[in-house]
Amino acid sequence: MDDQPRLMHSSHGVGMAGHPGLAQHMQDGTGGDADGRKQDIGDILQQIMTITDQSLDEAQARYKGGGSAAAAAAAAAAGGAGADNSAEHSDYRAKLSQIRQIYHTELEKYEQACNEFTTHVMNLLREQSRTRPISPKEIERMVNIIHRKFSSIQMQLKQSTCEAVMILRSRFLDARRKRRNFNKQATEILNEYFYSHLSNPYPSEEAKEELAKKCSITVSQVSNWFGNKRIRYKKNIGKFQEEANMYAAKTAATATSVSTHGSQANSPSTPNSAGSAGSFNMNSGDLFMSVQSLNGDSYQGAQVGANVQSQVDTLRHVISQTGGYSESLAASQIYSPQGINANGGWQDAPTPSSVTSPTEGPGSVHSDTSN
DNA sequence: GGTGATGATTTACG
DNA sequence: CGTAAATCATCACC
Repeated sequence: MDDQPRLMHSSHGVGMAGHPGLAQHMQDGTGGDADGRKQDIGDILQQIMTITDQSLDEAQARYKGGGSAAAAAAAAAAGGAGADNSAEHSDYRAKLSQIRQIYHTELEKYEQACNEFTTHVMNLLREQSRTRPISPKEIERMVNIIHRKFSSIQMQLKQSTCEAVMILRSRFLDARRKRRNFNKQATEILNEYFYSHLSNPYPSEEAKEELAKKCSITVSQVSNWFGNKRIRYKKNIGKFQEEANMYAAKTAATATSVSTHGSQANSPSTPNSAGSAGSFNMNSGDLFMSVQSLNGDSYQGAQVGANVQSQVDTLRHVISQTGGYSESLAASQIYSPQGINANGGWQDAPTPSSVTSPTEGPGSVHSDTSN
């Protein structure tokens, strides 16, 4: 019930207070303007603001699924990977160019109006010069005044446009305001990395960049993701078991498929997750828990542990058989929760970047068989 | 509309 | 500076 520090999203109207007495500016020189519509810079502002406002709603509506056809089309046009990112981007750019167009149109109009008005005044002066002597200096002065008025108006317009653009930008850039989930593929990649580095889920800067590139997200988003993931995983390991198993199995499957070595019939070779993970899970769902227990917690079922150990060993075996592939999959170790110590908190890595390594030979897998 | 999942931000620590 | 932890704000699903 305390007051909370509330500061961030408060601002909506960044400045924009705007257009003070423009109408006056316009009028005081003219009296009877030829154009009739030009004194409404406020109108334009309104228009611009409307656009920026719309952009928010549209952006939201866009992802509600309703009119996703357009979004999908845009995404498709943008091409596969960075699809949603660039869809958003194109939307942003559309708004931007819309604003710019309005600005240019209006600017042009004002210029034209300025010219027209100037000639108009000149004509008037010329007429008056019949009845009254009018010095050229006076004419010049008049013209100057007019030009100054118009240019100040144009400045105003410019400023308003700038503000509008800034608002637009801040809205589109404030990711928290319109957070969107990463796409399936990105999540998959991240999870894969996370679970295959579960003993030390701290990607180096390079790894982050790589992941970011693969997932079409930024490095800081990768950092955020890992931060969230670590904390949430640690907080409730049980909840993530299924997922962990799944990705472990998937990694294993990938490994086996890479090996093209079909001799072992008993490994969960169905590549595509669900089925294999399901059956595997059923057999060892809480068995993994036991393995976990072995490492840190109250350990309750030795035989079960042994049982699962054999399973794991099989997997490890299969994997280590395929030990040649070093590329992007790197050292894909099987799901091994032992990095986490009882207090919570991963045993940190000595140096964040030099960690790449449990490339132990097929024999020396860190088997925790404490017996 | 309620609710859990999830990405982002803030705060605090070493 | 990079993280952990708490928290916020939005999404996605019912």
